[in-house]
Amino acid sequence: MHYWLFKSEPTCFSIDDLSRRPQQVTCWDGVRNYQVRNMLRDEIKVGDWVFFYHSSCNPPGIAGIMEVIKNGYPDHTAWDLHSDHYDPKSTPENPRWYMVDVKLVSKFSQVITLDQIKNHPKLKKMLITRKGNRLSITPVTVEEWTTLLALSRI
DNA sequence: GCCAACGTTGGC
DNA sequence: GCCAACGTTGGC
Repeated sequence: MHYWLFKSEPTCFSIDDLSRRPQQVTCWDGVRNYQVRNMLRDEIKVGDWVFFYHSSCNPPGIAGIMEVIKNGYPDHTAWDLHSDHYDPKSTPENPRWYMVDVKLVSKFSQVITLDQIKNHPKLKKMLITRKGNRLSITPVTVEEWTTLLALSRI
């Protein structure tokens, strides 16, 4: 059992978009970074818990919780010519990119803002607070998870 | 819209 | 395999 944080720009895909999906499920496609690909393929497993983080918006922060419901499998948008994430170097025979499926568990009544996270003694070391951190998926520790859950109920 | 950070690309 | 140039991310 592991904990993660997935970033998404809400103008692209928000937690409300997820809540409107059938079964409130989506495949987390479009990752085109090797470090993150490796996490999706090898480390992120069914039953893991995920924070849904809104980036490049005002305010950036954690909007809710998801659960992983399908282990890593090839990201088929990579071989879709019409996809924004098309990558000719990935093929069905030799897939380069992976994704998992996630399901919405809950949306927080209020976003836990990046500012709150940066100012919280137990959270200020989270990878998300580091300037220049460009990984769209990062691991979260148990302590960070429980601290954030408590904050979400305030 | 600026710009720092950093991953990727490609020439050598 | 080095490293400069380039592109992208994402907070501000």
